[in-house]
Amino acid sequence: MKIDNEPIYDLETRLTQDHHQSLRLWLRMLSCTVMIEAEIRTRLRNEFGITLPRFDLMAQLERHPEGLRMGELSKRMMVTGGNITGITDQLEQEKLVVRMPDLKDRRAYSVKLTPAGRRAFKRMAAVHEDWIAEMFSGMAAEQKNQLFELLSQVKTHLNTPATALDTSKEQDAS
Amino acid sequence: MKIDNEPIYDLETRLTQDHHQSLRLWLRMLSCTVMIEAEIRTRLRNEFGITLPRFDLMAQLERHPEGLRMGELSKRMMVTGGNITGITDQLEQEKLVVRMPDLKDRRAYSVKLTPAGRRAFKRMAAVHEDWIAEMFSGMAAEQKNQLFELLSQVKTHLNTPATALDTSKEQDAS
DNA sequence: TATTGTTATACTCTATAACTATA
DNA sequence: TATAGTTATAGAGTATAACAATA
Repeated sequence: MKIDNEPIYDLETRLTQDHHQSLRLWLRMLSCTVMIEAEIRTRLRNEFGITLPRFDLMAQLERHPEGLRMGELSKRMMVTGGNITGITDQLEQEKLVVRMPDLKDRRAYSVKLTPAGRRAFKRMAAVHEDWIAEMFSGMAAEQKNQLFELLSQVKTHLNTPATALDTSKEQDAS
Repeated sequence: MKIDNEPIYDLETRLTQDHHQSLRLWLRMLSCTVMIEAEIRTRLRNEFGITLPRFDLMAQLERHPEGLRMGELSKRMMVTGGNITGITDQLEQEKLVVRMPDLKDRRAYSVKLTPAGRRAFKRMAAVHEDWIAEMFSGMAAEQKNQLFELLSQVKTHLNTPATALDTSKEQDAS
């Protein structure tokens, strides 16, 4: 048992170690996602002429057939309102989504996938799923499960201002 | 023991399940990093007036005091050469990095942090580390370790065209 | 007054392709 | 010929702030 008086030093050391551990973890997480994201972004553009944000917006709507308001999309995608307007404009121009007026609040819209948008999304999503499966094919199923569970904890316990407001926890992982 | 003949069906089922598992994993990974990234991006901009790509470029250079060539930065950051030129231009204008001519190959440069750039990066990195530690403070150290290890495996076993060329495996996790 | 969504603006990132200089 | 890096260009994403319409 330790009797000399270095409790503060020890505490600081542990603190610093924890800081480093978290940073290492984050950098590794980031480099993994950047690698995958870069590949997916390129393929989505080359094969479907679509960008990741647009694909994401459609994915959000696919999970919410009843439609989502602009503000909700903004929160879920973590970008400001003006951007959602822009992305929605483009998708609407391509007839993939529609703005449905909200009957109860005339300031608001409900954005929905059109039938064509839903078809297009399903087609892209299937191919997208194959790409992902191929990329992760080097890992054992058991490890993927573990990783999934740990990431769920990250998502639950993450300390950010955003998580407080964020409602996107309900659904992902289709 | 199963004796009726559904091996193909079973295989397909397992395949589909694996596809779904991988997709679920990827979506969870993505939503975690997007949340953290959005927060970090905002804070870096507000507190230091810097963007994530610029911060990343400086981080690469900090790990390579001998300097990196434009092409290497391009590979490591997974963006095309023209972009590296642009980002480097801006950082050079702010006197944070310099292009040192390569004595052996007069087409090439070695990009390095200036002393001021190194100081600025260290200051930002320290604060950045605190942010990250704070965000991950809800998770136990043991879980962070597990997660780190699993992500290392992702990085190693990832099946993408990029990983073949990618040299960024040597270093991250300062 | 507060909220929903849009508009206007400025900046950055990104990819592509043509280009210069050097190897 | 091939390679290292730049330039030119076009298209998107992003944040901020001012704004209109509605609650």
